[in-house]
Parts: sequence; C-alpha cells; structure tokens
Amino acid sequence: MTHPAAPHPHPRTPLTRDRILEAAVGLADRTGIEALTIRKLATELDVKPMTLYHHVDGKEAVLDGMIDLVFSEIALPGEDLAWRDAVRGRCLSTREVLVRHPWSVPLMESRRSPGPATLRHHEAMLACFLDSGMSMQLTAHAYAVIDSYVYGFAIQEANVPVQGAAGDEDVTRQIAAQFAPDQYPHLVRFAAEHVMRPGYRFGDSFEYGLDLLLAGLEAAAEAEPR
Amino acid sequence: MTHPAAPHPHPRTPLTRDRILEAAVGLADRTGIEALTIRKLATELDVKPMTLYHHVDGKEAVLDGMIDLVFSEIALPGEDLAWRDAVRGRCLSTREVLVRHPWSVPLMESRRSPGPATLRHHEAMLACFLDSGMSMQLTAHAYAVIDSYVYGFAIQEANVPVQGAAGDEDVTRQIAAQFAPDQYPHLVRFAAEHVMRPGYRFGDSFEYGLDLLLAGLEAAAEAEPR
DNA sequence: TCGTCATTCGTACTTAGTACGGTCGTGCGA
DNA sequence: TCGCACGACCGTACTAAGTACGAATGACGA
Repeated sequence: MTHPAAPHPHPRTPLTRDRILEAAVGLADRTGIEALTIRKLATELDVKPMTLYHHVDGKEAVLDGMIDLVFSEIALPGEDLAWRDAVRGRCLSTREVLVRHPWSVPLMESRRSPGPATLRHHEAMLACFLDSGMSMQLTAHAYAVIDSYVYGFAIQEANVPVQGAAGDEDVTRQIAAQFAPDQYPHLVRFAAEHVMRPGYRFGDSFEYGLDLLLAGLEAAAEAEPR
Repeated sequence: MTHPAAPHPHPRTPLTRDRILEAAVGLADRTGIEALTIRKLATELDVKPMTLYHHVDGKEAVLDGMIDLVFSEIALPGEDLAWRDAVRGRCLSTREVLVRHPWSVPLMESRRSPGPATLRHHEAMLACFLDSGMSMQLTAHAYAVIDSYVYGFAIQEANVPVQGAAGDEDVTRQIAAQFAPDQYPHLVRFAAEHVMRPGYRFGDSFEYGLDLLLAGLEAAAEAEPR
C-alpha cells in the first residue's frame, strides 16, 4: 500500500465527458488530429478503450465535443462596443485560438451538430450586426463574408509549417527544388525576394484583410436606408 | 464478352496513375471523401487492392494527386485582362470547382506536396499581381487575403447540406429544435425571417465579399507610389 | 447482509492500409 | 523457335483502429 489514503485499487478520479474532451484536445494539440485514436486517448487517461464509451457516444461525438471546447475559448464579441470593434475583436480572438488548435479548422466546418458554445457565438455575432441596425440581407452577407475570411485564413495559416520565416522557407525551397525554377519565375522571385526574407510573416496579412472587409461592410451599412 | 477484340482473360484497359486518380475523384464526388478507401477504389476499377500500389505510392499519394486534379479544373486567370478581372474570374472558377468537389476543400490546404497544376496556379496569380505593378508587400497581402476568402467560403458552402433553401432550413430547424429558442433570439429571428425564406442562397454572398476585397485591394494598389 | 447499479474492463469482430511473395502473360535475345 | 526475365496483377496476411457484447468489480441503499 503506497498511500494510506488509497484503500481501494480504484483510486482514480472518475472519468467524465469533460475530462475526456480536455484530454482529447490536448492530445490533438500535441500529436495532431490524425494521431488521435480512441485507444491513445484511453491510454492518456489511464483507462481501457471501451471505458470511454460510457461517457461519450463514439469518436464522432468526441470530435463534436472538441470543436465546441475550442469554440468556448474564443472571446465573444464585446457587447458594449460598436459592431465593427466587437466583430474585429472576436475575429482576432478566433484566429489566436485556431492557431493554438490548428487541427480544429478543417474539422470545425465539417461537423454537423453545433454545441452550445458554438451556438452562443452565432447568436452574439448576429446580435452585433442586427442590433446595429443592419438589414437582414447585409447581416447575412457580413457574417458569411467575415467568417469565410477568418476560417480561410486560419486554414492556410495552420499549414504554414512554423509561425515564422523558417517554415515558409522550407516549403518554398521544397517547391523550388522540385521543379524547374524558370518554369515558375514569379513564384521563385516572390519567394526569394519576399517570403524568404527575415521578418516576413504570413500572419501579418490577417489584420490587413480583415480591416479591408470591415471597412467595406461599414460603408455598406452606412449607405443603407434607415 | 463485350469486345470481339478481347481474346485473353485480361482484356482490361491497363491501369494508370491517371485512371486511378480520375476514379478516385469520381468516387469521392459520389460517396464522400471518408468513404474513399483503397479497397472501394480497387473495386471501382475492377482490380484488387494491392494492384493500385504498382501505380501510386499509397493512399496519401492518391489524395495528393486528387487535389492536383481538382486544381487543374480551375481556370487560370486570363492573361489579357486587368488584374482585377483576371483574379475575379479565377476566383469564380475556383468556387465553382470546389462546389463540384466539396470534399477537396479541407484536404486542399492540408496537403504538403503541391502538384504541377497547383504550382501553375500560384505562378499565374502572382504574375497577375506583380505584373500590374503591385509591390511584393501588397501582392503578399492580396494573395493571402483573396485565397483565404475563397477557400473559407468554399469550406462553409461545402457544409450547407444542399445548395438551396431546403438544406439551410434543415440545419436551422435542427438547431432551433435542439435548444430553447429564447436563448438564441437573434439566431432564431435570423433563421425564420431570412435564411428559411424562399430565395435565400448562402452562395449569393460570395461575389459580394469578393468584390469588397477586390475594391479594397485596387484602392490600395492605386495609392501605392510608382 | 444482500441485491442493484454504475463503472470499468476483456475479448473479439469488422473495416482499412499495406507488406510480401507468387503467378501469369508479353516481349526480347540466342 | 525457344526460353527466360520482367512487369502487371493478385492472394494472403499482418497491423491499427473503432466498437459491440457481456463479465467483473466496487459503492451504496434497503
């Protein structure tokens, strides 16, 4: 007996759906989503595979839960701000979270059952637009356009190997090495003279494009009849 | 015996990498990417699973090839057009192709070895921007921003069950039914008064946002010093 | 004390990717 | 013409992974 306070052979913290999902997100962060198997997850939790099935409905449900957990990390748009600032803040937060959980981006849009955190987000975003007086039509455009941009950026960023110049350099070198450089002159020049330069970061384009969209939407909102 | 010119018990068209990739894309279009297995693909081609391995390097290589095949369906930006029109055309074509192959969007960005069609696209897009006189800096922003938007839109569109009002209605109803409607008032109102209305199509927002971005980028390009 | 129930686990079935070695028809050199 | 080497194709089987089924085990209330 190692611990006097451990009289039983089952001193484990009881498994819960939440503990499973947290472990799953952590495992995906560390080893990638394709390495996330029920068996590994069980090992991580010091439990046998089938035990998980008493708390979650199967792997699909685990994935759904993971996505909702990621969503819950994203800051909701501030309620006391002008819509543009509120939406801007949420988008910055979204990108930050998605960089932290790169595996979640492709999953996010392919899940079919949104969890509560996900729904709360949609609600808050729509409130931003609609309460500012935007028409339904413009709201629909604004929401679709902004989320497209944010997810699209995140999905691209998730695949730039590292967050800095080093990673980009790798990819570029690989491309350049694989094919005749004179077949892709602009590509090669762009890589050599811009992407591979120290200080270049793909992520720097995020705010640029976001502000482009927000400015355009704001102009459209102001032009709407009241 | 369908052909009189088939004297041997092996009248099959010889398997090639291209035939495999075409069949794979077709199968993915019809049954979804998660149902695309080496075994099903082999059955489709009237061949045993291991035969495929004499023409492709494994499932990953099949996926890489499929993506490049999809890319090859996208129209390159017209060379004789102003950059804005050329890029616009390519984006419309991209969306059209991605709607036809919805499974490709999440894959597209997670593949690590771009094929020739993919490279040709990057080359042509960069040429549009750079040859119009844009700076490297602005080109980088423009390309990142536009592709983010296009891919992001496609990934969202791929998950709207059907292309019309019916599908959206399903999703919305499911959401609304699953939770207390008064917890998500804007969401419910937005769904009822806009999304579920006949004539609403998510895809209508695509050109709206694209033109927003293009206008912003054009203004930025004109403001650049020559 | 005993029965009930929730939790956990052992076993095993199924699907999928793919390594290994065999078979068979085709074409080339002697 | 003969034989042989080679390449395309297949049979078998191993491994990894999701998960159905029922047994074991321990806590807790009657």
